[in-house]
Amino acid sequence: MNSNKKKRLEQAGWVTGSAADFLGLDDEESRFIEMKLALAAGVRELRVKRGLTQTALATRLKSSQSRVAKMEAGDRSVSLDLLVRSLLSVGASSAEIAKWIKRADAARAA
Amino acid sequence: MNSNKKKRLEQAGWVTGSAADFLGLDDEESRFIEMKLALAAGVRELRVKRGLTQTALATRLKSSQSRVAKMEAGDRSVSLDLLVRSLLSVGASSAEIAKWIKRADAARAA
DNA sequence: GAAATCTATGTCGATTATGACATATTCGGA
DNA sequence: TCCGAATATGTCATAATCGACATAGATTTC
Repeated sequence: MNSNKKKRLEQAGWVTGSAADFLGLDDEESRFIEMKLALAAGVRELRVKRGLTQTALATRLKSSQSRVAKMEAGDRSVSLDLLVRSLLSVGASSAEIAKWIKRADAARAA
Repeated sequence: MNSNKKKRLEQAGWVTGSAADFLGLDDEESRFIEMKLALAAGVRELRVKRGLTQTALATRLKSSQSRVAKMEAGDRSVSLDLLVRSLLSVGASSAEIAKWIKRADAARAA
């Protein structure tokens, strides 16, 4: 396939590469999940470090203890939004959040 | 207020500090929003760099052009989840995502 | 080892984000 | 300027996530 055609197809939204590109979708999904798990671990780590219970954090977030528990457990039903809000709520800096995100890749390499 | 009582109240979820602590919620919200805007800018930057149209990216995401447009416009209705999935989809590394998140703080400082 | 506190898990109605679609607007090349 | 492609904006039904609640299990404290 020539480069122009490839580019045109890609602009139309088609994946034109190898099987690895198809698997790429799964790979992206897996990276996304690892990222969420890393942030979930971060929430627990910082919450405990701050001496807060799940209930206390939940109140700060105007959420509930069960949601915090699910969050820390990496439950599928928990959004990235809530994870990041939680990290900000327990005092994480952007740099710390960034660090956990990078850590997600390390987990994948293992 | 003595330290023990303060700690007990905090574990129950009460904010015991100054007005700044109350404002802290707004501050966290503002940091969160800045973060989303920074990632939105990242999506556009990488998408254009890859020579993809909004429609092409939408197809990769199994989403729609209008949602990509809203995403890049920083629309309130767009989740962090979709932003991050988009960044992964246009080939952003975790390190790059982390960089944009840190950049959000710089925007706030300005 | 009982009581009290904390955490995990399941469920549910309400809320919010979603893709899809229609359509308006902007932009770039002939 | 005109035309087609790209992008922006509004709406909607559906799907995903939400807080709340009940309750089980784990952990700590006395």
